[in-house]
Amino acid sequence: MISRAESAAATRRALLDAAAELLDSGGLDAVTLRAVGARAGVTRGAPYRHFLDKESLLIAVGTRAWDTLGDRMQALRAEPGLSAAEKMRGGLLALIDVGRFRPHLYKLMFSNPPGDPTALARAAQRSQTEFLAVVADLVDEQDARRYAALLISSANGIAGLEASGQLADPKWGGVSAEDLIDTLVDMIAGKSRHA
Amino acid sequence: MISRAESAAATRRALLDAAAELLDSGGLDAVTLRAVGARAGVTRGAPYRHFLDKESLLIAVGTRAWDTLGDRMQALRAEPGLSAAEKMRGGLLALIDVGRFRPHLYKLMFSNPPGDPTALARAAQRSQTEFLAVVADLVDEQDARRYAALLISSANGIAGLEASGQLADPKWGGVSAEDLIDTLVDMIAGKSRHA
DNA sequence: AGTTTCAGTTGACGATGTCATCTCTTGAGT
DNA sequence: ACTCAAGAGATGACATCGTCAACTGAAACT
Repeated sequence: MISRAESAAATRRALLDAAAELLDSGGLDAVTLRAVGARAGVTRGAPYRHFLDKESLLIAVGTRAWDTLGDRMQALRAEPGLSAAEKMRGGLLALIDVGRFRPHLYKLMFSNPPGDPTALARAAQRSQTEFLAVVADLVDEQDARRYAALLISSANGIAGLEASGQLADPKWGGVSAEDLIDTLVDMIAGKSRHA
Repeated sequence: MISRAESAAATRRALLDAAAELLDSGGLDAVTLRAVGARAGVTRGAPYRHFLDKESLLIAVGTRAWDTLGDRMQALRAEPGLSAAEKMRGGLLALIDVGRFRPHLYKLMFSNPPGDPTALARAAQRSQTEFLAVVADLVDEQDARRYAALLISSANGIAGLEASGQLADPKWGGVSAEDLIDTLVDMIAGKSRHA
C-alpha cells in the first residue's frame, strides 16, 4: 500500500534516473522530456509536477551526482591506512573517473546553468570541502586552500582535456591522466616519486 | 565589382561572425540558424550552402577561435625580453582570458562534437604546440611534454571552475586564477616567487 | 546565345519545450 | 458516510527549432 506522497516521490526518482540514463547513453540531446517521461513510465507533461522546467531537472541530476561524489570523498577521507597524498590522489581520480565513464554527466556537473548560476556550485560544496580537509592534513591551512583549489581545477582540466580527446595527442608523449595527477600531487607533497 | 566567389566567401565570413556574436551575447541557445542568417543578412537556409549543418558551423567558429589563440601564442613565444616562465604565464592567461571574456566560445573550444570528435582537437594543435615550445625552453623535452600537458590542463580546469562560479567560493580563501597559475608556474620553474 | 552552376529563398515536416486544460484518485474535513 | 479541495498525471495545442526538397535568378562557362 503506497501513499500518494510515496508514489510521487517514486516518480520523481524515476524521472531523475531516466534522465541520468539517457544522458549517459545518448548525451544531452537524448534527454528530452518525452523520452525521460517514457522511460519513467509517465508522459511528457509529468515532469512539470516535480521540476520547474527541463533545466531544473538537469540541475537536480547534476546535484545528485555531486552528492554521490561527496559520499565517496567522505568515505575516502575516513579510510584508514592511507596517506594524505594517497587520499588526494584517490579523490582526484574519483573525479576524473566520472569524466571518463560518465562524460556527459561530468559536463553537466561543471556547467553553468543560465537560470541559477550558483545551483551546481552549491551542490559541489561538500565534495570540495571534504577534499580540502584531506589537503589540510598535509600542509598548513593557508596553503591547503590554494593547493586544494589548484588540484581540483587541474583534475577538472585534465578530465576535460581527456574527454575532448586532446590529451591523446602524441605531442604530449602519451601521458595519461594518472601521470599528470601523480606529477602534481608529488610536487605538492614534495615526495618526488620519480626521483 | 565583386565576383560570385568573393560574395560567397563574404557571406561565409558573415555567418561565422554572426554565430560568434550570438554565442557571446546569448549563449549557445541563442545561436539558431534563423538568427545567424538574419544577422548575416540572409535567410535560414543559406548556411547550408556553406556548412554541412549547424554543428559544422559551430565547429568552424571554434576552429577560428583556436587559430586566433594560436596566433597570440606564436607572437608571445617570439616576444623578446620575456623569460620562459613569463611566456608560460602569459600563454596560460591568454587561454584563461578567453574563458573569462567569451565563456560560451570557450566552452565550444573544448567541447567534443558528436559528429567529428577530433575536429576541435586538430584546431587546437598549433596553440598547444606553440606553448609546448615555450615550456621546452625551460626544461628538457621529456619533462616539457608532461609539464605542458599539465599546465594546459590546469589552465583549462581553472578557467572552467572560474566560469562555473566555483572558484569564487570563500573556502578557497579568495584565490584568483592568476594566483593558481603563478603557483603552478613557480613550482615548475622552481623559482618560488612566494618564498 | 545557350547552358550550366550555384548562392540564396521558400515551403514543408517532424521533433521539442512549454502552457492551459482536463481527468481522476487520494485524503482531509464535516 | 459524504463532500470536496488538492494534486499527480494525461492530453491538446502552439511557437520554435533543424533540416530537406523544390524553386529562383544571376553569374560563369562553352
